[in-house]
Amino acid sequence: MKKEGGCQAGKGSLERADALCLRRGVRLTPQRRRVLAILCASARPLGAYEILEAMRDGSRSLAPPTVYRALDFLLEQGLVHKLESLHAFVGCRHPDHPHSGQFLICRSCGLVTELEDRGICESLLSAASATGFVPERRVVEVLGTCARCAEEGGCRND
Amino acid sequence: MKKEGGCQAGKGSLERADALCLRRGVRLTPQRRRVLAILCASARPLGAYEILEAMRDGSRSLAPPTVYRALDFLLEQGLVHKLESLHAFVGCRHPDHPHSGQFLICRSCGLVTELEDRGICESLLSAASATGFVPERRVVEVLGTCARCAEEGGCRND
DNA sequence: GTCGATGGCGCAACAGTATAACAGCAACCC
DNA sequence: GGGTTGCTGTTATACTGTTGCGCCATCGAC
Repeated sequence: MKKEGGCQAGKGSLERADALCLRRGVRLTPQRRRVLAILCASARPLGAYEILEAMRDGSRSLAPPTVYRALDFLLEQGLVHKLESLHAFVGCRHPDHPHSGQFLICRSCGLVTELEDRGICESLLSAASATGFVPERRVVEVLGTCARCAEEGGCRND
Repeated sequence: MKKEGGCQAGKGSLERADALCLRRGVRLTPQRRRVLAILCASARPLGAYEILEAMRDGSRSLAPPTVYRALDFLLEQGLVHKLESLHAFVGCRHPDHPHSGQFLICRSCGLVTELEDRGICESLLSAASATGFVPERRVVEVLGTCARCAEEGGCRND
């Protein structure tokens, strides 16, 4: 459980989030910012209760609703994503434009890669609209083995 | 909570499941068959505890592990799917060939449509393999409004 | 037949995830 | 000042899923 710099989001994530919320007229309060900071600093997705634990750092006792409310806000603003298959959250890699990404989730090392593949979006939307369905939220998660782990794990070429 | 014939799976679902398990040399025990029957008879996805409730029908008292074990089996055999975004399960519409479908989930009426769109699969797989990722399980769920509800709800064309 | 191995199931307890409901408080508008 | 709104703290609880143990039926070996 290393604690070093975030892989998910760059250094300026928080500052960009500040600017973005300012522009939108919504409030990135200290609690919300804290949750975002924890997520951005993590190399892997975190569960709500892990975030809670991280927020308790010093001594303050916090309860789940605090974290969930902050997450709700951040999800609404597109600053974080929820990984349904993991019950966990990650900082968004490019929050500047609203989107619902696709996620490659390595079961071996926990690494999550966020994609924004136009082909996937289009085939998904066209398949949906072919049935008259009106999409609102898309959940696309692929569980498997990342390149590095697949390599280390023994060069599976099958 | 109507109980009439299943929309998700046709009439012969159970019989096909019997044959399939026989062929594979695995046992579709009464409990497992019961869970499958309940799912197939439901017009909408059911949570594990809803299935549990349905199984208690008469008087027998059952515990969660019973249902979860049956579901594990059915999932392994591809006879049911889990909808991660709903924490719920549906009978598979075409269990004869293994696959991981895509799901259109209506937030208004609960209807779930299972797709098997080649385009989506291919764009997903090609995007994954472009990064060297080795996919094992795919979760593709689109939440929104089904054609009927969209129509009734007031012809939203936006 | 009976012995051990296996797999399915019943049962109790518990772990993990998420929400409801209510209270306090600060900021803002009038 | 007084009402309103939005954010947070707190307690309790609901919902989802798992662990661990023990029983019993089945099946093959002997």
